[in-house]
Parts: sequence; structure tokens; C-alpha cells
Amino acid sequence: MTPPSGPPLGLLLARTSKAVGRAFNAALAESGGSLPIWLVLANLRGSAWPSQLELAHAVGIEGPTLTRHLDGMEAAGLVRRVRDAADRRAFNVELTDAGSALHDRLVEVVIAFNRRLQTGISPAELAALRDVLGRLEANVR
Amino acid sequence: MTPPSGPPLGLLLARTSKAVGRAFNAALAESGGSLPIWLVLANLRGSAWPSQLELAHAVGIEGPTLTRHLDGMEAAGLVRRVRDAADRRAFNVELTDAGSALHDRLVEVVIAFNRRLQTGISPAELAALRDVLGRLEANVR
DNA sequence: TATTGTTATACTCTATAACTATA
DNA sequence: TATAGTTATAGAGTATAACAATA
Repeated sequence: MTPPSGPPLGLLLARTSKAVGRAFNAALAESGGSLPIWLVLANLRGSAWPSQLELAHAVGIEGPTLTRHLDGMEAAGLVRRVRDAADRRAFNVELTDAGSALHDRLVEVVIAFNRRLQTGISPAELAALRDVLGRLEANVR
Repeated sequence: MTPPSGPPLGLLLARTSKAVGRAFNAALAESGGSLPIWLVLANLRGSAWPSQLELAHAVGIEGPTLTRHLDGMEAAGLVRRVRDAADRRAFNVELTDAGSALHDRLVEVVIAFNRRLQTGISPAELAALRDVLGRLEANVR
């Protein structure tokens, strides 16, 4: 018999992710980023998206929410919306040089954050964590 | 040598907690709750708080944010703010019967959610998860 | 003066519904 | 009619700064 230990797992997870999420956001903000900006940048770098909506869902948000972020990012000179020649309803979203540069900086930030986050945690523990996290997500899907 | 495996841990954690957090909120909402409401209720049941600010910090928010939640909860008849006789600046926040009843219902929701969340995950894995989660939080503090 | 809590205000992230322009 | 994306609007959760009442 294993007795229940401490707060419910959901609460523990919420608390941890709140703390980690805040620290992550703060780290990104220091370099001029944010979590959604980084997600968009990371999904843009390397992949071409057939539509903004698919990009949005890859990021985990709805279309209008992506529009808002892209508006801000375009105003900041990070991305460009180019009309698709074949289907003039669609846009191809492209990284500008500034967008690529920010992406590169944020990658460094993410790597450093990751290193800090993982301090004192063994590779085996990390692998187990990844595995269990994946199963938790599947359990609520 | 253990090669890097998959997305950065921070991203994985963000994604998992987003998914789990949404499902958790949805489960609480079905019974008329929300994450902050549940946190306030859970912290109120059992403990007496010397000040609202300490309650706020126990919940993980600032004073004015708690004021907002308490306003809503008081309007919904879940809590009562009673002036402290000894220090008339302070309020004692008390659960009403409706607040206690909601707390009881939400406890059930939380237990059920927890059960769903933990499906197929062994006690040893859960214990390891709790441990690692705690260390992750400490690493960013 | 210091503290408790509220008010005023604003920001970020999110969503749904209605609209425009293409197809 | 259907689809890609935007605009309009709204709501939840959060914070900081200024304030009132009390100590």
C-alpha cells in the first residue's frame, strides 16, 4: 500500500508549471521574447505552414489569437506576411532577418534555462520525467 | 553520453501543464469552480489566515488579485468578509455554508481528476515525479 | 508613519462570432 | 458555398500605483 503523499498531483503540477512558466517567461522577456513569440518563431524556423490556422494549432492556439501575435510580431519587424500567389486568400508567414536573429538569441536563452532547470537531475530521471509527462497529457486528452 | 531527446524540458513542461491545466479547469468549471476559486477554498478550509495578503501569497497571487476573486466569491455567496474586532483594518475571511458545500464538491472533482490523471502510472513513478517536480521548482526559484 | 485592504487602471493571453476577400 | 484570415468584442487572470481607513 502506498499512501497518498502530499497535495494532489494536478495541484502540484499546476504549481510547478506556474513557477517554471513564470521563470521561463521572465528569461525570454529579458531578451525581448515571450512564450507565444518563441513558440511562433520556433515553429516558423524550419517548417513551412500551408496555412496560418495550421501554424496556430501547432502553437496550440486559435486563428484569431495567432493573428494578434503576428500583428505584434509584424509590427516589431520579426515576421512578414506574404500573399500566396497560388491562393490569394492565404498568407505565407516568413521570418525576417530580425526574426531569425531573435530566434537565435531565444534558442540560447532556452538552452541556458533548460540547463538551469535540469541542475542536479540525472539523465535517467529526465527520461522518466519526459515519459510520465507524456502519459499525463495523454490521460487528459 | 545521453543525447538530448526531444523538445526542451521547459517546453515539454509548458505543453503538458497547459493541457493538464485546461482539462483541470474544465473539470472544475463543470461543478461551478475554477482554479483560483478552488485554491482559495482549499486554503480557507482548515486554516485561519492572519491577513488577506498572507492568504493571497499562499494561493500564489498578489493582494489586489485576491480582492478581485474574493469580490466574486462573496457576490456568489461562497465567502464572508468579517471585520477583525482586534484590528479593524483586517478582515477574517470565512467560508459560508455554500462555500463549504462547493469545496466538498470540488474535492470530489479533484480526486476524480487525479485518478484519471494518474491512470497507468505506478506509485514509484508518481513518487519520482513529485520529487523531480519539486527539484525543478527549486531550480528556478 | 506603517499596515490592511480596496480602487483605478492596464497588460497578456485567450476565445467566439461576424465579416471580407478570395476560391 | 466553402475557406483563409481579420476585426470586433469579451472574459479570465494577473499586476502596479494610488488611495482610504486604521493602527
